[in-house]
Amino acid sequence: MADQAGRRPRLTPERIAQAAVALADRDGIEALTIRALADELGTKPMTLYHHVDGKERLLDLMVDRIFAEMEAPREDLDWREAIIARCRSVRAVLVSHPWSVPLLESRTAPGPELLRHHEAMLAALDRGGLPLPLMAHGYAILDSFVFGFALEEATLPAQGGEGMAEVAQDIAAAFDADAYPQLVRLTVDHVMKPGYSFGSSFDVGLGMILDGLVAAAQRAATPASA
Amino acid sequence: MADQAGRRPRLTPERIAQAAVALADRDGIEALTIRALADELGTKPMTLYHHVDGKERLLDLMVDRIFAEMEAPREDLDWREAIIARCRSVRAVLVSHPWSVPLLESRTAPGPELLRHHEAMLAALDRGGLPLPLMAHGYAILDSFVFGFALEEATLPAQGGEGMAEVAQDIAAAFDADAYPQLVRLTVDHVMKPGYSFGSSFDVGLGMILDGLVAAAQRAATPASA
DNA sequence: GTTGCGCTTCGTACTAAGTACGCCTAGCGT
DNA sequence: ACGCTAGGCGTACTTAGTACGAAGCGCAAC
Repeated sequence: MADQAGRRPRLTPERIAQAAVALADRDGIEALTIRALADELGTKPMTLYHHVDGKERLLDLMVDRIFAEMEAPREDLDWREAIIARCRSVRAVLVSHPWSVPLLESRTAPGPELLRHHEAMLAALDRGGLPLPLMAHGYAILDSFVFGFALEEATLPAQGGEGMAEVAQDIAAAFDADAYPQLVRLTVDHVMKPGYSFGSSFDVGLGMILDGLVAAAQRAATPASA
Repeated sequence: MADQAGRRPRLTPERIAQAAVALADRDGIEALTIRALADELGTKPMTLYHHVDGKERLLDLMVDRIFAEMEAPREDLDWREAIIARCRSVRAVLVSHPWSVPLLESRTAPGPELLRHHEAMLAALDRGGLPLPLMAHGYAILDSFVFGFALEEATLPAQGGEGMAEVAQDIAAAFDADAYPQLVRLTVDHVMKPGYSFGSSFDVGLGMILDGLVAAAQRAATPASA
């Protein structure tokens, strides 16, 4: 079949996962079909099955690839700075692959990248001097917040600015605006003002949680006093 | 066809959505097919299309049904108590319908129940005396945390106790345990101890965020001073 | 150099699931 | 009584995942 004479790009699971991520970025996750992916890679559907075990496995690989893009907390920074940088990185990655957010949950199999990530995160919390129970809490709380935030961002119809007004219009039209006074007030007097950005709440929340952890650690360190 | 003589249960979108939720609870979301749902309702696939516009719409309805189960903040409680109760309720609902968490994100169309919820939540924050910008932050941060937490809970292979040990075993076996000292320490010395529960971090995180909001409000109220 | 083995590659085709089309029936207002 | 409309459903088309087995190609031992 006059196939580019011998030079096979050698399909590998990684290469396939990479192409799948690119395809999802470009056309959306629902456009990611085995056939489309095969086309993209210049091969045929069934060929892919010799490298990945099925679509579920492929999704697992994609998820781990997403985790690989996230910058783990650096060891050369102050623990708090390291954690903030890491959380911002996580958010940025998730925002750049919005389709991945729902995926991250449905997959339970932790890949090596995820574990590496967990480890670095725990190490940073440890450097912060948090006792073990607080490390556990801190990690759970931080990640809940970070992923939850990214999730909301990915879902939001609009992030602010023009689109926002339209959405607000639609909602107000579809339902009785008078029934939702706070919602209206928030939208008109704050969200639709120039300069508003949903994303600005991210750093605020992050700061609150870190402050809370530090305070809790101090409280724990103090032997016993009201 | 000897059809129970005249007594039609009168299919409605609500009834269908309810049956769909029940089916997803029982057999998992992947078992929710139009055909299975029709069987469950004692009808045929195409009949459903006279009441819901397609599977996407059905999922929207299901999501709004989930929101309807969540207890909105009560007006007769102290604002902080009301918010805590509401957040716990949200978490409880999501945990009881774990399949719904990934769904909540992929659907962008806000249903009436969701709006009602937002409204009540904002009202509670308002009662707390938070200025508008802090209300916006507070809501974004709280919901990010609450949904993020539920999301992690829904994903977690095990919540603690027996299952945990197995999972840890698997991970340790699959990868090099020595490469993840913090992870090992956390698992062995904390997570696998009796009494550990991932869920306990929920109230802790909630408290930190609320404390942070109150502190920020106080700071905002103070004219200007370091 | 030839042959054989195994890793890829892929053509074919089956299955599951969403859903368009159009017929059929029952009830109801005129 | 009649036809109109809404709801129910049989049929069949389409998309997508994937099982099965044959065809192609490189390498190692003969």
